[in-house]
Amino acid sequence: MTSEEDGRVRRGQETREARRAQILESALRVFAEKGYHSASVTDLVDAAGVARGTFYLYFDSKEAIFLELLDDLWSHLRANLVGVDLARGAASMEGQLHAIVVRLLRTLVDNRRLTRIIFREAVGLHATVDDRLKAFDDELHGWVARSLALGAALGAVRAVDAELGATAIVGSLREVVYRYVVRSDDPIDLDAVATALLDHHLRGLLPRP
Amino acid sequence: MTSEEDGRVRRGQETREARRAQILESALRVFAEKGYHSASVTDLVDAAGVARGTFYLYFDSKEAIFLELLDDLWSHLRANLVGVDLARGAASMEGQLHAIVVRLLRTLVDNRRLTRIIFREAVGLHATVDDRLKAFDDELHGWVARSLALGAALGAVRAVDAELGATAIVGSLREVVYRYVVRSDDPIDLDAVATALLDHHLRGLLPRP
Amino acid sequence: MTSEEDGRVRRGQETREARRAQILESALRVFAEKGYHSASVTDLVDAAGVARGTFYLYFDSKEAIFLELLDDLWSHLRANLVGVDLARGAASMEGQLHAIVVRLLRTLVDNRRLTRIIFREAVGLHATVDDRLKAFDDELHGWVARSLALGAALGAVRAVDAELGATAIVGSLREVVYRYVVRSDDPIDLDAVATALLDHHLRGLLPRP
Amino acid sequence: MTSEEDGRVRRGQETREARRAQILESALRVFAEKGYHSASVTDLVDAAGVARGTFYLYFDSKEAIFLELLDDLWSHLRANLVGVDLARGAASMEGQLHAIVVRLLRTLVDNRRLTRIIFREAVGLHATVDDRLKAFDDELHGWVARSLALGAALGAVRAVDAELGATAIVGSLREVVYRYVVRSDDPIDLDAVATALLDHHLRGLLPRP
DNA sequence: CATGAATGAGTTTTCATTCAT
DNA sequence: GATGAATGAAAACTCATTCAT
Repeated sequence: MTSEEDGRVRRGQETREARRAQILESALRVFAEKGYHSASVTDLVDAAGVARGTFYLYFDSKEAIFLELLDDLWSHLRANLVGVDLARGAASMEGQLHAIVVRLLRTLVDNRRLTRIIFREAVGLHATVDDRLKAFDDELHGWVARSLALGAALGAVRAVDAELGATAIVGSLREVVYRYVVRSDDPIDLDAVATALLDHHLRGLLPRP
Repeated sequence: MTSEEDGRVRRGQETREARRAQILESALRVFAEKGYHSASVTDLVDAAGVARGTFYLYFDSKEAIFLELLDDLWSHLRANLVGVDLARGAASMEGQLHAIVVRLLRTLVDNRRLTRIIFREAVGLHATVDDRLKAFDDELHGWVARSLALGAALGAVRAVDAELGATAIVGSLREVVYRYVVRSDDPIDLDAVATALLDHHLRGLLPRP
Repeated sequence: MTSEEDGRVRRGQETREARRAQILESALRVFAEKGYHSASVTDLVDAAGVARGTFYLYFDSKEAIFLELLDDLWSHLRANLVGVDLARGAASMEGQLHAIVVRLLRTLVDNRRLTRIIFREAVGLHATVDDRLKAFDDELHGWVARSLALGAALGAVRAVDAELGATAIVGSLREVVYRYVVRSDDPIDLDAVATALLDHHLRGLLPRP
Repeated sequence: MTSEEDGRVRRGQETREARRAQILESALRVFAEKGYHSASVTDLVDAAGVARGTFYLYFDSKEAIFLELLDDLWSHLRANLVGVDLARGAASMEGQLHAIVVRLLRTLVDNRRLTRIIFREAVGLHATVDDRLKAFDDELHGWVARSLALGAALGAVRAVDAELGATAIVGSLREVVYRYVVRSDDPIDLDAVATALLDHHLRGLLPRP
């Protein structure tokens, strides 16, 4: 009887999860097509093929499901912010940075639709959404700034204004994502882009003597 | 009688222009305070001190007045995109770039409220707005890319991927604006920021041999 | 020009008032027929012959218009709670009480539909509504209790428990209203009812020696 | 096998009855706390610890269970409406009435939660509920009126308008319940209240000569 | 030209009830 | 009998836009 109950409960949870996933998946499609504001709950339930009430069985509100989509991408991205080990020397530093940039970009490419939504819709949307975007921006910015400061202390990079350096790097990353992931559908040579980007920031535009 | 009519017409136009300007001005205030979506037409007419109908006498829609505000900033920014004359030598090139960056930033600082609106609200608002933002982005990007290509041809800069270089530069500019103009209220040392930014992009982070 | 403006404003207010009255009037009809909960805003606007938005131009909410109807009856009833002047002697006291009871009942008869709504719907409806009903109940109760205490001090009535006496009197009044005004459509001989009610409370049921 | 079946049936019926009772009991709690309208079926099934569907296995609707709770109080109250035997003399009449009033009040005090629900929520809820309340009101009213008529015929009470007398008495009883049972949580001295109430109705407020 | 009352399609959300498992 | 996920009609309320005055 216990196992029977467990079975029922498990079966229930399985379908529950499936439904959630189904609604999330179709919501991603709807948001990507119409944008957050233009997408109505009616659009969401129509796309998911469920009744209005069912939607609210799984998500508290239109905002809630949007935040959930955001958080999905979030956790993926976060996992890529790992420290660079400078002990192994400058050459390897570039390699490590290269790997990080490639991973960040790949995550965004793999979640192209979501990335697009965020770039196109999530700005100035709602205090909650905005706060999370800012938080991630600050997290990335802070990580870069600390890395620069550390690198400068170790003599690996020039002693520049770490804040402005981080701003420039984060901004160029964002723009790369915007140009190569959000606005374009073309496949992207992540390796080449990361290499060129690092070269740009590390060696600058001026001809080296 | 002809002159009298002219006078009437002129007077009429002056009032019309004044009203337009007044409504635009107060709309800027309202949008800056509440954001595009949260600002209602009621807010706009209340702030302007005109009747609801009057508003529609001067602007086609809430969206239209927003676009007009955008265009204002537009023309200011465009004026700053002038070619760099490399004939005078590389040393002066950095100076010219410095001047351009300072002018761009100053325009945005001088129109801080509008800049904020654009960064916080204008993205993903409407196809028209998006298109204009894209257009400006492309214009700036294209100008930088062409300048890089030209510079490379002249030997002033390294022969890097001009597209990616432009992306990195435009992105860092955008982020500088976001961090120093949009998110912060502090006064900004434009000269120092422009110098550091150019130094970053021209010489890179690695210690020069 | 000033007079012209005044004229416009006055004309506007006149129609505004007329609209308000029209919506209130039809709302009274709807609430009387369907009850507060069963009456939807759709019912209200349909009955008033205005658009949904128009309703909210004049009233904040469905609750608000209901409270306004309540308050209307309120102020009428309140005006009838005047002190009894015992200085003129006991005989006149009964006459004064008689007049008060007749006036209270007449007000309720004159607003039969509203009275019905209150008796049938207003109990346990909403904290705000409930509070007002309680407040009026307490006001009436307090007035009767004070009058009894005063009468006892002057020797005009027996020294009974003023609280319980007031409870009995208010309750019988309420029931009279319920039986003769709310549940019945028959015309009511206010004078006779008031006389009998006072006789009941003043002299009791037991045969007088 | 027959006895086995009987046993199963009996066991089944016992469980059914127990389930019903359990759901009813918890529904009483829920309705008392939240009121009829604010209490959702979700609240009811949560409180009862059964599934939503199970609720509908035992009761047709949210309204049905409410009506059933009402009926419970009903039968209790009805049992207290017994004729007063005037043959034993007027002195004992007051005693009999006293006993009846005390019993009525005690029943309501013992079912305070249900009484509160009825007073606060049941009015104007639904035609069915209204009808039952009216029916009980009429029953009580009729019994009082007949008693008054009988008493008048026997010379035990003055020959007043029996209808109005009954209205006054029922109303004061109702108000006593409202003030001392519904609105207050204080313990109530039933004996004293009944005595004072009877004294009020029997002897009136005027000083006896 | 100016006004502001009126419009009504549109929004998000709730919840009593059903029915496949 | 028991379950609880699914339903969808219905609710209250908003607001950009229009148009008679």
